[in-house]
Amino acid sequence: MDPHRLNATAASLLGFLHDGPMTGWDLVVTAERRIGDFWSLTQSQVYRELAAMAAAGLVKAGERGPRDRQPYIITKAGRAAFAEWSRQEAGEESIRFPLLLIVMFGRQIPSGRLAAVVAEHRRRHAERLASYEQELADAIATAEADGAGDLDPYPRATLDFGLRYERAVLDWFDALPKEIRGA
Amino acid sequence: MDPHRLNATAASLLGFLHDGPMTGWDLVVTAERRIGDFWSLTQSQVYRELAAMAAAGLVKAGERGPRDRQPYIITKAGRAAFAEWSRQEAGEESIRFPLLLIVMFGRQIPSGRLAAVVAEHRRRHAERLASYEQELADAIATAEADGAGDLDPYPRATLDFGLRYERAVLDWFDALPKEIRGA
DNA sequence: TGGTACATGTAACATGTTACATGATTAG
DNA sequence: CTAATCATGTAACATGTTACATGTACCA
Repeated sequence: MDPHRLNATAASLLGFLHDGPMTGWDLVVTAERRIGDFWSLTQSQVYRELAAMAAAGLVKAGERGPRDRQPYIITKAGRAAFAEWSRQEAGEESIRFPLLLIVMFGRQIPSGRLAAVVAEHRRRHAERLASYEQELADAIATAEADGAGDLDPYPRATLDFGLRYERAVLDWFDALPKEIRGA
Repeated sequence: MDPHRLNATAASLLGFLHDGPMTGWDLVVTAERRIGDFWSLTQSQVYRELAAMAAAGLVKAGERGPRDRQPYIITKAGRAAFAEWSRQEAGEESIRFPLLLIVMFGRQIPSGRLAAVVAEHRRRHAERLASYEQELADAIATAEADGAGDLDPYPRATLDFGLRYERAVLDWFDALPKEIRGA
């Protein structure tokens, strides 16, 4: 209908719906699990986008199930819109990293405070790296148990990004000068 | 006045205003140069935040200069608000990386298309890494010419982050399997 | 039978984006 | 003189966040 370009959030929902009908709730949970590390979205947005996409004919509501579950099914127009989105040049990533602001304005910040914030963030990143490593180990174990040869390369690639990113961030923390990390 | 927590964008403007009065225009240009790589903001936002902060007493308007330049001066309340912001736990970074969405939904995307998008993004990141390396070289050259010993550690640290990030991203591109990078 | 997870949605607001309107000053 | 850059701002809209309201089904 409208040649209205999809936003990445809506496109992701359509991406998931390629694998079969899902409810808003399913989509929230799935998105959090599968793309949450590099594309955040909230429950509110999911319902809003679904309503908008239903109005635009990109998805259609299926029959209500138990607990008033409302499944949505991707339509032909929805597949076309997704294909069109993937054809458009994907935009640059945007990183919004409040810690780097704190570091940049470090001269304005009491040095103990700066060091504490940095240490706290380093801890969180170490934790995140560990959880990615666990995730990879689990995926490998599952694939072996299933007798499947290799991991699905697509999620594997995004996980690999996360691993490399977190390792780079930790290396950065460890190379910070003492003005920033503390004595 | 209001114990209204500053957002990171407003806080950044106050951060810059610590070094002296600046106009909206100055702030747009300065922010783009100094924090643009990890915190984007637009000209519209800058004027909006300045107006809001002026109303809240965090900055005050100075006398208009040539070309109707309107400088803003940080107030005592503004410094307090900035300090308060830096005291609050800084939030997690958010990365929103459309390319990773494309990769995640790779199975839904024609493989030539996927490979082309990936190649284009790799090119951009290589370019960005080169520009960071140039920036570092320039900063070192300038510091030497000025007879200054070391670089300012704060912007140096943020630049270092950029360098490490871009190197990690390039390594990731180069490690992608052929399903994604193309044959 | 009571708490937890499931499930849908709305409302209000904050933030970010894009496009436009207007004009002054400067450099070539 | 004229094009580019400087400079301020508004309007409209898109997207993202937070809080709330309502109720269902499962399981211990």
